[in-house]
Amino acid sequence: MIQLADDLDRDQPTRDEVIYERVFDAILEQRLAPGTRLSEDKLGQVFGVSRTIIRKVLQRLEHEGVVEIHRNRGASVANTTAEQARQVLVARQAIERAIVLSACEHIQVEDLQRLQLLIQAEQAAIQAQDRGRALRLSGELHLQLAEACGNEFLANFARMMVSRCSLIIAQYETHAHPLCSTDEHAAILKAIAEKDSELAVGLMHEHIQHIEAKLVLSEPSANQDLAAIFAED
Amino acid sequence: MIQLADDLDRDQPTRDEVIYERVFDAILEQRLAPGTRLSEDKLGQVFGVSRTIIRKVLQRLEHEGVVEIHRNRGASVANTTAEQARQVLVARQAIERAIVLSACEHIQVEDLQRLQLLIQAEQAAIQAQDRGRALRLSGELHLQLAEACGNEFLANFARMMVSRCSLIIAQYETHAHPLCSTDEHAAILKAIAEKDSELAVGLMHEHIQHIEAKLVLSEPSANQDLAAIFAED
DNA sequence: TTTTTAAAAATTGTATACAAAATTATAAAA
DNA sequence: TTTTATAATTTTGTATACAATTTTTAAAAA
Repeated sequence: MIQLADDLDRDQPTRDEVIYERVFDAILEQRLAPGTRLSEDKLGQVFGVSRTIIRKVLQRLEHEGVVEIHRNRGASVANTTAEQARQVLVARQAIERAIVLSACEHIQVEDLQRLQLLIQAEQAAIQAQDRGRALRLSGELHLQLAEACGNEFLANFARMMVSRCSLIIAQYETHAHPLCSTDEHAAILKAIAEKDSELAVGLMHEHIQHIEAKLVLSEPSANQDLAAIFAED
Repeated sequence: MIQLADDLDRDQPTRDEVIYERVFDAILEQRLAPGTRLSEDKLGQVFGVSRTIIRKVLQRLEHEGVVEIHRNRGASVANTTAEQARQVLVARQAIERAIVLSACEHIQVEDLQRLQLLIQAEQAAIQAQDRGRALRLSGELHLQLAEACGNEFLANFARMMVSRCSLIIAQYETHAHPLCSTDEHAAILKAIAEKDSELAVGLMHEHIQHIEAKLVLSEPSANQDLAAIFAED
């Protein structure tokens, strides 16, 4: 009997992996808004599995930071505070810097070509005014850049940061802003291709700063003074 | 009725949290060597709980990177390859840099005092030739520095990096080396206290490099040529 | 002996039953 | 009406039973 599996688990995805992806996507695409309760029973019925599998999925999502679990009170889509959002962006700056430095050393030509195609797809989404798709592709670009630099730990951190940032953008970005320009992505990629690490790091830093600048990082109104809000009545 | 719990889960630790800590400690203190199988049934019997709780603990440990789970084949203590070890150290450099920068901005006087006490405890462990305790305290120092800079995401990454590095040191450090000097820790803390971020970052970078220098990052003999090993027979 | 095949045992994967806790609804007292 | 207390409902936490898979063992064939 030939042992195909060997050491890798490269079989078809398991049910919990599929469900994880679907819930993850729903959260990042804002079909599940921050704060939404995620009942084990209901999710189990939706996906036709028992609570056992749902609990596994929710625990993983909690670890990735997109879901909050409170003891005996169940799970809900993470509701990031403004202070947490600032912290996430500091952490993301650190991770993206490391990724750019590593990419300048290790990126392959095929990776660069693949990333170029992603930028084109992002551009197309922007021209089609498809904000959701553009945001998703932007995240995918950062993620694939992380994976291309061949450091599974940096890539893992990048995944956590990108998903968390998507949630934050969903929660704090005012819709008055125009869609992200792909020029910045292209410039970063060009600098990496030319192995100009200093330039690439600087461009990436500015890029993340631009993302931050579009956010309105004040605490949501729930914590504000109710008396002041209803003063006009 | 007064609602004490409010929004925080600051009750006593749950059973799975206690078990998580105990297994985590056992791995970091090398009482469970890399590669050791972690049977759900046996662990459940050891701690007097059902497999349900053990599975939850193992999944969390997998997320933190100290345990590997292979589908239908169960969990074992993570066996880091030399290449992975190099990647971890690159990622850790990035995280520690961000922590030092953040600490220079946000650290409080009380935090500095607490960290000083930890350095003294580490020094005592070194003089007592208690290598395990010294290693543990060194990790704790890095962790508490991360927590003191008030960024929960950086602190979370730091926890993952410190635990993973402990595993790597257990696996790859030759015992010929003298125990870590606490001078480096003290110097870093001094630079942070004086808010000299450039110096602090540089010292931290060197510190991690020194840790790396003590490792023998060649692939373990299992992957080597058996014929060559037994050539003398 | 070595390899192949088949059966047995052990281990993990999942659903479910029941316990524990929290939430909601209802009724009694202020 | 508002508050408090109690009961009913819902939801999560855990153990367990059974299914699916892997590993081990034993036997048969090369």
